Amino acid sequence: MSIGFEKIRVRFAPSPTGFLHVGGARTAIFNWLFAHKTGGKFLLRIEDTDVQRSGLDEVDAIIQGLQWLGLDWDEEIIYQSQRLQIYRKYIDELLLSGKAYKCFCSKDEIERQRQKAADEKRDFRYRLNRTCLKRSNEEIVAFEREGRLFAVRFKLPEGETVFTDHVYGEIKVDHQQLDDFIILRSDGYPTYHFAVVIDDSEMGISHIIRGDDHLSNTPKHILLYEALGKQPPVFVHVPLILGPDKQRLSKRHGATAVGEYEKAGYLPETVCNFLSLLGWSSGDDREIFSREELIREFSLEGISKKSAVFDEQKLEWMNGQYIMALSDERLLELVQPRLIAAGLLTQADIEKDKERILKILALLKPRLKRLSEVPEICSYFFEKPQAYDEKGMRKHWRAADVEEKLERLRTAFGKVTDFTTAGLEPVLRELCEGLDLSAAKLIHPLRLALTGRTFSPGIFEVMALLGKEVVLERIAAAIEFIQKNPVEVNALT
RNA sequence: GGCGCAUUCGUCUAGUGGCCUAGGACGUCGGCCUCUCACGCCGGUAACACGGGUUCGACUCCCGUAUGCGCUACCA
Repeated sequence: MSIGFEKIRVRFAPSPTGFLHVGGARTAIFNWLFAHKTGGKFLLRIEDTDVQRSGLDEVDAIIQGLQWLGLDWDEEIIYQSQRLQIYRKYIDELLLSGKAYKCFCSKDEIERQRQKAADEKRDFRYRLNRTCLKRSNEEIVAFEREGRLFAVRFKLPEGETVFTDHVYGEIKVDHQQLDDFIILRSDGYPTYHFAVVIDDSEMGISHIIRGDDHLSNTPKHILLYEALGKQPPVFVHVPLILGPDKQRLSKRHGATAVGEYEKAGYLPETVCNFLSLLGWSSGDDREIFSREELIREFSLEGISKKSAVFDEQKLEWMNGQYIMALSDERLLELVQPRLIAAGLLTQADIEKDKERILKILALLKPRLKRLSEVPEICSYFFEKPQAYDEKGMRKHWRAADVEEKLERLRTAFGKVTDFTTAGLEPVLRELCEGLDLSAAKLIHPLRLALTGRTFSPGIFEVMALLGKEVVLERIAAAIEFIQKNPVEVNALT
């Protein structure tokens, strides 16, 4: 812990790009966990100094993502766009002390010089000429009188900056690598490097936990802290999240927004758990961590230096684990909107038929990876099969005596009064014995008739939940289908 | 290009000089369970980037090379 901060205060500071990126979410989780672990505060700050790219909707999307993940923040949300006067105050301070200076060079002019340098294979550094630092007072006053726009540059001191990152250890950077970077743009907005330092300082941030793409920027920030006579916080850079091709995770890798994972049927607990394990490890062999366990186990020491590839297969597995742990009631709550949207059920159906639906979900649970699979995987419980699986027909309905077998099943089931798993199974088994057939020989054709598919939960469970009437009906419908489409069935060899 | 950082199974990782014949998880492969699909269980496959040091002894420490990523903007 650093000297000078008695309270732990961390923040998540996204720029509003329209959605919460999984990388950002992971950073937010680490911050949140650290705050909860240490009894500190977790603050939220919106970095909306790029007016072109920022808007209220974009902010909403990020807030929604955080809420979905259950990452609540303390205190009011800070918007950088509302703090312009504060930045101005500090800019003036640096201007006055000569640690920064106004730059009247136009963007175009700078770009031209940068291009020229590139052509000559030189590095462009504004500080090599410091054109505007050399201007006379008269010149500057004249520029200002004619209303010429200016940016403010930080006057980079000579030497080197050495600091200790909590994850990466000692980092040393020679100021030769740096430039008189701009801290206030000509539109009056501060740049990221300036705003971040002012805000973290004003907000009393004790630990900056952020992506390691900022590791190289940190010397600039430290220089700014020093110029302002402020105490720098502890820096904790966390490795980036990569796509399967080891490139920085981006849209072309598929889903990168947490909202997309919500849509795809992942649970927030899964996403939190999974993301926590990307770039951090508790040191033991566990994979599944409840939120409380995560808080208990989390430590900055467990953060890795190596960037991690986002492995969606493991995410899926983990989500399956979480779904299995859900109560039937909870699963129904979660899945209800999807069932309704798919047109399988109405709100009223669900209320009326709740007991049965809960039993159906219980059967589905160990088979689920994502909530979005539910409507598709259980549709036959609520409507008759739309079609029969072709491969299934070829395999199970081709025998010449299929119709007869189905007919026998129908007759036998018709006599069953105890239409439960326990009541049905012996009936089918006895029929098999009488026919000298393995149970599978009847079960597969039957499953196809009842569900239209070659796979389902245990057939007796399915029958019990379908109910006698529906079972008899569907067997009859299958027989009729086979009779009407003998060619089709037989031609499919 | 310059600078910074990283480098253990395909992937996430454990490992902080001898406990490593390198452990776990996902995936994959094989098997069991079984009416199918899952679940579950059992087992297999698979890694210390490379080259030099240091040391009695290196996955662990140092140097170099390679590769990857990041920064190098009036984006954040």
